[in-house]
Amino acid sequence: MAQTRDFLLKQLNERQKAAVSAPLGNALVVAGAGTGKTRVLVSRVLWLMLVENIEPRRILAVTFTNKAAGELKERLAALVDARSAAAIWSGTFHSICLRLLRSYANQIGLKHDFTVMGRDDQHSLVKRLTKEHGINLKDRRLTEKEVVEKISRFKGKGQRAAEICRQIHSDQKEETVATLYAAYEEECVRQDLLDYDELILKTVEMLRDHPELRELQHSRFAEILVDEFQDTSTLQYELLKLLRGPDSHLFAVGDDDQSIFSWRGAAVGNMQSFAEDLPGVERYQLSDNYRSMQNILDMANVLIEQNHERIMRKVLTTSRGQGEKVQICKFQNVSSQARFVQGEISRLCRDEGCKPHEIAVLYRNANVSLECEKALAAAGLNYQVFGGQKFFDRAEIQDAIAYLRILVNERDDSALMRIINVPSRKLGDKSVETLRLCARERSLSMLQCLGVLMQGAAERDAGAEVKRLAHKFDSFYGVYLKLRSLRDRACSLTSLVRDVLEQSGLIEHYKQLDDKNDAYKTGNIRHVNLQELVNHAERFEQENSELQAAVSLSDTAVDGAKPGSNDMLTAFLSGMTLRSSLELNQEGQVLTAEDFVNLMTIHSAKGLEFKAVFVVSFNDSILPSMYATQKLNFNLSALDEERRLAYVAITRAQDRLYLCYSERMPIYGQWQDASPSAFLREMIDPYRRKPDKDRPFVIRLPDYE
DNA sequence: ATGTTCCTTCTTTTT
DNA sequence: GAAGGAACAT
Repeated sequence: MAQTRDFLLKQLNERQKAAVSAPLGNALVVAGAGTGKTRVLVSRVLWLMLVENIEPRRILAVTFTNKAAGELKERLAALVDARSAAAIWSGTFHSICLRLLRSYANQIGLKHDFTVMGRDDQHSLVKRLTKEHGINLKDRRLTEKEVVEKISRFKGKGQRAAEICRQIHSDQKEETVATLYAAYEEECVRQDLLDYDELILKTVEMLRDHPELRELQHSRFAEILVDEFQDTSTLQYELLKLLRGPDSHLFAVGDDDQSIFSWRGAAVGNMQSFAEDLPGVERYQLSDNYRSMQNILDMANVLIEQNHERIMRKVLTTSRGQGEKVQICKFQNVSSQARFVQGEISRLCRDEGCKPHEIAVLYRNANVSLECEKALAAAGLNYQVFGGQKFFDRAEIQDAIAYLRILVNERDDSALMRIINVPSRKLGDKSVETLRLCARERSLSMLQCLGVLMQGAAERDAGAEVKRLAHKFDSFYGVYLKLRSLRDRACSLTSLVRDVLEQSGLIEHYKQLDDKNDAYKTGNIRHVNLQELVNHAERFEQENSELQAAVSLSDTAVDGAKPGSNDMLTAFLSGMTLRSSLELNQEGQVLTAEDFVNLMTIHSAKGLEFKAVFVVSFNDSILPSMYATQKLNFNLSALDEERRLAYVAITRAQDRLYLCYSERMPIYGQWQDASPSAFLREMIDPYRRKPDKDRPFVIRLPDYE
């Protein structure tokens, strides 16, 4: 025991040791960027298992992405046996809630084959409801997106539509949102659809209202660890408190300076509440940085110092040395910026022994990546893009998913409406609307109603009206029946997905579109993307059969879930909706170990590190965003968050950091003058009077222009 | 029902 | 400068 103990602590510094070997109890670890947060987390899990003798299946680790959960397990598997590593409950809030909800669905009046809906579905649902209620959003100065966001905010605070409706006071805008929220909620229940926030909210309500289920979790989870605690929402925090029993503990790791998701409901205040809400919270703070050279940290420290709402001030230091100076580079336009980035990357790889995958180009908005992509492609450098539009968000993939969804959940009207006329079956809004109303009258789903209709039309005494309507849907219903029998006969997920794509006519449909739009030139060939989906299914199936074997051995206590072939499809569908943008690049391929330069948004670079980092388009109205600058009069917190975002970008760099901005950029398709980010000035100003050699940066005018 | 053309309106960031 | 909507033609 003393040996394992020493082994675990050997490679840690004093502060890390203290956190890892903390006595069982509630703990808050404030860990600055690059201070070995992941190492502490992994070591703590090992500590719990090996020193405190806690069964792996009684440990719950909540991570920010599924990828992080995977890495955690991977690192553990290398140090303990694979079975133990697999037994640990780890995943995002969403995936953990999904797992709990599927287990207890029938006990809380939820169909066990409910569908998880993504952003796309939320939008089209709101759009449809708006029309149905005869609401003109423009009149009320609202957008669809705003409505979706507001609903999400309400749910993120645990507020149901009924509560919101009660609260409104004659504000037209609020009233509209409340009406739509109520309709949205109703429709989701009808169709057994759960959006992202609903996964959390339902779980919270479940644990709150069902003491027996809550106590079951209390006895199951002895230790709960949370990564990126600063980015938890009030509701997620609520969930953690419900999951924690009187004898179990919460070990939260976070950094208030890296909170960059408040727009999606994250409440940094949770870090402060933590010590007040839970008994006997011990605090640990890490500020010894192992990632970056001191020059990089100096820039980061100076920048974050400007924030108004810091909770736990820390100054990052390293013993790695000063390192290269940070380069601040000015360009005439975005294409010369891109050419510089490309040229410098080539140079780093050629002369400095850098590997492409150790280099990242980071930006505030996904659309900025385009110029860089072009330049890298022209130079023949391999790169992969993360963030921005995800593979699974593409129209063709969503169509495919919709076909699969109606096979899992026949009440899923949203999915049905998406594909009932794709490929074209001569069904327009009118026929579909007739069907929808007909279904509503009989309180059936559209698909169920269609079944009844077809049966009715086949009878001898069927009316002409019924026959005519049924005839319109003949073609679709035939396809549906065929797909359904495929589902029942399918021997594997992969073959089912392949057959559904083929038999639905989707592949053929997109092949024709690709031909027509000369898609082969742009490289975005949609029927090929559909093929890629089949590959996904195959990988998913492989991974899951391994996983199932491992879990069924070690996690016998999980609550009577009966795996079947349909469950595989259900899991595949939810998995795709909950997949993080980091796990797949934009082509839908899994992260490769091959040598690709990484292009990503700063948000998706969270938690990662690279030898060399280029922050591009570090301009005013980009970073900080125009949105945040405009809000400046009302609150400084929007600007603070932008500053944290810049801070996160800077602290990704280990050895080299380039901060690039352009003097002209295209806005609304027109070239306009652009100024450097105010944050650049904030970092430069404190060094105004210092001689060059004492500055952590150089201002450079690359000779590319 | 579907395809065309011309119009407006936007732009964060993601599980 | 793209994407989605309205208006019109087929």
